[in-house]
Amino acid sequence: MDKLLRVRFAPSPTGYLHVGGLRTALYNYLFARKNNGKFILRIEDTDRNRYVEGAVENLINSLKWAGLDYDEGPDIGGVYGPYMQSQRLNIYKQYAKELINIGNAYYCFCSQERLQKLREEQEKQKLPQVKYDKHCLNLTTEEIEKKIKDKLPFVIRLNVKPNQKIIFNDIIRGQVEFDSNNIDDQILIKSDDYPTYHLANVVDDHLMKISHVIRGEEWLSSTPKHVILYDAFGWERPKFAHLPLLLNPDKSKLSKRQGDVAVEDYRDKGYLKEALINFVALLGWNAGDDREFYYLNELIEAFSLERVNKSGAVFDIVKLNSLNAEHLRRKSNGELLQMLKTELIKSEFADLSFSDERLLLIIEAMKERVSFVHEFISNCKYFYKEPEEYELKSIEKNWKPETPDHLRKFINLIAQINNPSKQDYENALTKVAEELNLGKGKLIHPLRLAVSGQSTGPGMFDLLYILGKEEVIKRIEKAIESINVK
RNA sequence: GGCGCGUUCGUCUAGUGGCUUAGGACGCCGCCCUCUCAAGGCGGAGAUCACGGGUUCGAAUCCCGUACGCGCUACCA
Repeated sequence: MDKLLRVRFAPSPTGYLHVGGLRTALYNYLFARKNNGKFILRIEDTDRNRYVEGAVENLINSLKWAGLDYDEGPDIGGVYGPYMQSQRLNIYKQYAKELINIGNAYYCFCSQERLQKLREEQEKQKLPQVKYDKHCLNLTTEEIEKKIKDKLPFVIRLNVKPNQKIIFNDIIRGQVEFDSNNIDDQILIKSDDYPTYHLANVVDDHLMKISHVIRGEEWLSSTPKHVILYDAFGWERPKFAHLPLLLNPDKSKLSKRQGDVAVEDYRDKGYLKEALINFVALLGWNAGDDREFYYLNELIEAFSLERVNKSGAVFDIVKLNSLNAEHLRRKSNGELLQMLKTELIKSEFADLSFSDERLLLIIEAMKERVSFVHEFISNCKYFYKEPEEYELKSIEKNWKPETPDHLRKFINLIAQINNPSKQDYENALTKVAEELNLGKGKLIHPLRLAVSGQSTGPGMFDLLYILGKEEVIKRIEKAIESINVK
């Protein structure tokens, strides 16, 4: 009899979805889908100082863009809602009071100043750890009632019992052990009545029947606090899985300073969601074989928490790029066409119109030469407008005094053909080459330069065919004129 | 400082005591293909498995220690 497996992604709305968050969400999602469980989105907005307008919408959009659909969440509801912690304040208060009644929490009226001083003193004494001195634990009921009546600000603290071993099992790290003497009497309810992460998280995970807590490694050190809470309430502890961190190239925790960190940044730069998902999935997990190319549904099939690594992984943009190129190459031309069209609207060629037929030819010609959809434009502008300048190096190397004559011969031949095919272009060029007793390459290079302004690109005859006879002739003539002038 | 977690090619990783002269991928280099650039194919360089001790006939794999890195140490999450 399996209990229903339920996991959650619980970000705090700080503005955008971090790629590390994306991976956490992904692993939760994969684990749920693989095991017929439920995947829940819960917003942990308990810090009023960090509230950012529109952050929740943004988070949801990024998740949706990535294709990680959830079964319950703030925008779609669910039986365990609400899914915004700021809407559950009374629940936390109620549970905090219960904790006080059973002796596992207490009111604390200490001022920020006293706490500050306490900390400084402990540091000066070089005490091994800095923590609250349980000063307010000694307050009598009468004293507490009076202070509350006098409207003194207070917090509610967890009462950590000394000399206890707190042991829990982590799916990824195995058994982890803490000494309760090293654990501070964590604040559970702040003086503004909002709960801290620790209380809200545990209460909600229990109430929402979360079976597995899959989250970043930064939470490992606070897990004993959570375990104390579960035990104090008499609740069954969920299974824990702490994921390795995503790192900057210098191995520090992935941060904004050293590159893009928001999912939307990658989306805006033209990364395919398939590639980002694929890449991020492999940062800390693999199936145990050599496979590296996956679509989301294949990831679901292959995923298991047991195969998640323990150590942090550097986010290597170069590998992401290559994965992006590969995902791009495997897309159908039809899909690519739609993407190219929306890209075109954003480009300098927005005012021009191109037939699907022509765009499809460009896609076919460039597909194996690009890593991003926008490169169907930026890497080959010559498909959209005639070249304005010609690569200098190629001129020096390929443009000889006799080149104009050679190219004119070519023009003369193709001018006579109606709607020349690729083969027609090739035949014409072969003929000119034979007449001149030259290798084809000797003609192709200057031809490419004349027609595209560049020295690299798709196959010569594909290029000519896509441009069309009139355009080809026009461009050759222009090239002859402008290059000779120099 | 304390506590916790980690440590295999530059990077992501395979490897769970003998199959390993440590495999793959990205990147890099070379060759092939070829009108160029890609893509593709083939090959190469690149890891004394952080270090030092054990255990064992045998260790990247198990144990201990050290070093280093990272995380946490808030009325932030």
